[in-house]
Amino acid sequence: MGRAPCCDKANVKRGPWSPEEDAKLKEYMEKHGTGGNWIALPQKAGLNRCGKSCRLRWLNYLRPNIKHGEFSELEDSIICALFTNIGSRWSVIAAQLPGRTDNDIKNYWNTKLKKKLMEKAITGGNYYANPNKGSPFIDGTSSPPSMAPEQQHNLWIPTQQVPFNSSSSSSLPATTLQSCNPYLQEAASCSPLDLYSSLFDHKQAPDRNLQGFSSSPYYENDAIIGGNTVPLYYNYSTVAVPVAAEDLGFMYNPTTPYIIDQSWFDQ
DNA sequence: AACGTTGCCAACCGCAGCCTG
DNA sequence: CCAGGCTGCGGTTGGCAACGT
Repeated sequence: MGRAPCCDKANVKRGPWSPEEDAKLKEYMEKHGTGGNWIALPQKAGLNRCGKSCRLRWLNYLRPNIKHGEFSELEDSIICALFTNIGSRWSVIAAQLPGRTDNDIKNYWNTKLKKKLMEKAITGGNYYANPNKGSPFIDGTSSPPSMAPEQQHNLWIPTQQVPFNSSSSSSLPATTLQSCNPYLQEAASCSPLDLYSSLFDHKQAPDRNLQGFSSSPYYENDAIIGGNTVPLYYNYSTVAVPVAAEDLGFMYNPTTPYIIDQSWFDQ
């Protein structure tokens, strides 16, 4: 026997909400709130709707301070950074963007942002480190800058080196993510392989020559790219950046967190 | 103008986890 | 401890609008 349905689907209205229904729900919510029970709410509010439908309508459209319309560059960056870290946990991502709903962000990611990043990664090649494009470092040199921790705080989103773990089932420790990302306030984990395949599907970017992830314990935080084992980076100001081995050699130092200026990626 | 395709987004569905009796 | 109910979440879908042929 399966789960009992939350409502009688045959006898409740479905599909788009009318202005009258919106007004009823809004008025009821403003006066009474959910009363802790979404299932009972439609009847009390005089709506012929499923409780889940009411909840969705309220959360995604009617509740106060919902922000609709274009996403800003900063919002783009935050979404990318968080998606990179925690994957498709839209509710967690939405919690970091006041006024945005998880549904909105999910739609935005699936229809626009993912495409935008893909285009940059594949056609522009601007999202991976390449010394020929100039310095990736904020001081304009070709080597990692030495930067005091207090200086690092001046950057709007810090870029830091965080180890990948090669196992798709494993997670990064929440403390690591929290300490690296000021926008992440709750415990989170991610699957690097999920992240990697979703953002940079190497079938669509064969020129990156990604061959897989190392299984060696010593190199468990690394990826095998172009036949070389190289470390992978999280970049909190844009996206995870798989870099070609030859590009990476000059910037890899396993003990130094690197700060990369956002503008470099936009060249 | 008609038709097909693509993009977008609101809404739905089913599952997992939490809560409560 | 367990079963059932409810909520929240993420994936998916349906329908409309815009665009292309």
